[in-house]
Amino acid sequence: MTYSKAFDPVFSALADPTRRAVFERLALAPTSVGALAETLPVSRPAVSQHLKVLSDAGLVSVRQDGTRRIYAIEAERLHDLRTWLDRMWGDALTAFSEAAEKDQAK
Amino acid sequence: MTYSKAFDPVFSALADPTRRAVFERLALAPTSVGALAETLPVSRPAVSQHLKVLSDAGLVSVRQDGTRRIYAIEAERLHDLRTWLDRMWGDALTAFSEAAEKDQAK
DNA sequence: CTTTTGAGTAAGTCATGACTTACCGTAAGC
DNA sequence: GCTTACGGTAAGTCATGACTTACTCAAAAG
Repeated sequence: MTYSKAFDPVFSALADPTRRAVFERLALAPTSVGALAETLPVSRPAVSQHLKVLSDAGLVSVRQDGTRRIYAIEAERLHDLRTWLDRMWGDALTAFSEAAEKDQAK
Repeated sequence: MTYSKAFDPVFSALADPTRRAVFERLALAPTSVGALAETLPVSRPAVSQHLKVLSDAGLVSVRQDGTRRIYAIEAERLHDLRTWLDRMWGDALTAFSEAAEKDQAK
């Protein structure tokens, strides 16, 4: 029923504007923590914390490269999100057409 | 550039589990405030407040019906969300294929 | 016109979470 | 072996926001 509970970390991760900026930046190219922090109005530790949240939500993955850690988008979660959206869309359309039928029946 | 700023109210609205439950319920059928509150573990005023957030985000609309107010999903915002998702998806794919090309070049 | 039903608003509480600075660990470079 | 670069972690602050109860308002019913 409410199997959207699994999406909880995903939605709450994407809710924060800074975090969504990080995510959108990673969609363009895998990037190191320091490089991300340079272009954002927050400190490097803040970026680290955001990346942890995104990582826990399964939205990004890490790869070690020397002393750097390169973060990248995890496409699978994006796909999950689209599935949820499609379900909402389908449900809404069904509800609309059922309402239309009732109107017809009058 | 960071035109995702417009999505801020949408994502933060969907971040709350209770609010997402309300939204998913509305996707199945337009519903009154009281009917929503009955099936949720929170008070009716809480539902009212959630509906205000969803409404401000453009995710739902209201229709008056006697003393009741019937809330329904606003499909347009759903479509906007999908557009954002598709862009993320496209960006990520491009980034991946570019990375692959660089690997080839080695 | 009063009563009842349905719902938004006010005000206050309490938890969460987005930051900061300070510190600690680890991999490369000399 | 030190030192430097890069990042994660700890601890504390401050704002936001998800609730609650109490109230106010509006529409229909009697």
